[in-house]
Amino acid sequence: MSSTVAKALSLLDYFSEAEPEIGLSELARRSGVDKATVHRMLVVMCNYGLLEKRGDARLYRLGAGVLRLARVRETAFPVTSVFQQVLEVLSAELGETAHASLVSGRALATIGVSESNRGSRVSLMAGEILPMHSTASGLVVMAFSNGELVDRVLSEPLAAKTSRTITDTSILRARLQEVALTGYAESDQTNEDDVYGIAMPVFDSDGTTTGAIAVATPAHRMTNDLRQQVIAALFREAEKLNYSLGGRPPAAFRTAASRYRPD
Amino acid sequence: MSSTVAKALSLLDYFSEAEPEIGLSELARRSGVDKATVHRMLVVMCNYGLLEKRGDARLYRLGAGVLRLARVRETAFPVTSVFQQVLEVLSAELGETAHASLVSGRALATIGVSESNRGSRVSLMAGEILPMHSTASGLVVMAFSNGELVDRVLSEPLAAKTSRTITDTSILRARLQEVALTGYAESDQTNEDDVYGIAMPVFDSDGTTTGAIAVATPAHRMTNDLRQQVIAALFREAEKLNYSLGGRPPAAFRTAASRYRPD
DNA sequence: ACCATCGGTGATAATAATGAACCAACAGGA
DNA sequence: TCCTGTTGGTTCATTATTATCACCGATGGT
Repeated sequence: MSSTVAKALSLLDYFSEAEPEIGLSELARRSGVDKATVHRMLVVMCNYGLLEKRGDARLYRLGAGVLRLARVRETAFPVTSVFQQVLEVLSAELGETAHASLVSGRALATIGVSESNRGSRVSLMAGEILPMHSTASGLVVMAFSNGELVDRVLSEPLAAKTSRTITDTSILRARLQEVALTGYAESDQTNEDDVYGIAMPVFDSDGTTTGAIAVATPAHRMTNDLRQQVIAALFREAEKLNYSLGGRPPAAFRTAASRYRPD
Repeated sequence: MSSTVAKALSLLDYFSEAEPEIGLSELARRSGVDKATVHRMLVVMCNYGLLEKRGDARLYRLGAGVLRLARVRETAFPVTSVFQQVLEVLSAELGETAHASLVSGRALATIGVSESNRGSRVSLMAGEILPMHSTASGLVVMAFSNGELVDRVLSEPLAAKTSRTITDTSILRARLQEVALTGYAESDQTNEDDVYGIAMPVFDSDGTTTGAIAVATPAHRMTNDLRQQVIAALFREAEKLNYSLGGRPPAAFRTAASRYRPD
């Protein structure tokens, strides 16, 4: 945790769509690391293209290296385009915002968003980091992961993102049991006020949970009819995703899916 | 150079389209770093999502974090899609492979490729790292950069990629002078045998050189007619790129361009 | 002119990285 | 079966790297 590379890499997470350029002092203040230390790390990361400083201003931003790395990964294991298609189908059919995230360390990395075209809709930023414990996607990913990931997540204090966030580990473990039985997870304003999310897991070829697709609606709009509609659509699209990505859902999920919609 | 974060980040560059998954020992062998050290760094980078190990095998690969970071950068500063359009215009018009690279540390990161549809063509891998001293793109980027970048590149020994690669720093500095006058750079098999490249710089809003677009042909096919055709197309597309990306070419490049095609 | 803050630097004290040896597991071959 | 050479991963004493504080010049607002 206190390794230097960890500190250096954690700096990357402060760059977001909302704040794509940050200065040295600001970065030092947020990370709680000394200015001189941050500076040394920034220089190194600039040398490797992960960051770059705009010649003009003295601000740092994500560099061309991340574009290159993403391209390498995407050409070797193409996923984002496949996810994006599914998301657009979901948002078009349901009229609500759909998004996809992949397991990235001990959190989720949002790699795709398709917003609904309604005036009132859930809007989330591309590239956002989602916590595991307070989102439907996180719950469903943990529920179908080996205990190792769950332990890692629960070993740290769970931030109360809203007044409804589950911060008690034993209660959360019970929730995970339920989720594992149903095959999907729901989040009623546990990550953000007025946002209701429903998520379904996506798997790798060896049964590992790689991420999740989810539909998010304004909380007041989530009726039971819409719930059923969303869940059915998610089951259908998750199966398509697993098929086209070569994912093999584990037995636990298959039985949950068959329980929901018996053939 | 011997900082730990530098060593950790350098591990990322061993992952390529051709070899997207690498094991611990292999990575240690190539980087020349001790196995234990590499392992610690890999674990940290997995925790931050830059890497991930496939649950099945015990191989490491680029993680979902790089997809997220690329998305953050791309939504804040969209460039790849703009470049890609230009590349497709170039390859369609000229019938040869076009590619774009951005300055990434002390090298170039290829962020876009559009191959020609001819049977014989130059084929390069997306996400490839191009050296500064042996490619046309590198030459033109250095020629229009402040001396700082050039010094950094020339401070290290210049690898002889082919028998024609310029490895002498003073000769190369002279070449940069020439390139700065013409506004474009040519590379006759200095990076790869049988590949002839012509490159043109792309600039930032403050006149900094951000990267280059280039056309690569089999060396034997490069006639003087084709040369002129390529250069004219590159001048035109580079101007379009600078316009749509808000780039402001420095005076040196503007005079070079006007010298080539006086109004 | 002033004060605050910016990005950046350097020397010393303290921490974290290093690397050889070691382990268990697996694969292939004799 | 036994041997051998891999693999991924771990341990721990030594040591070299890193963090820290104070400082600097520049910038910008009052």
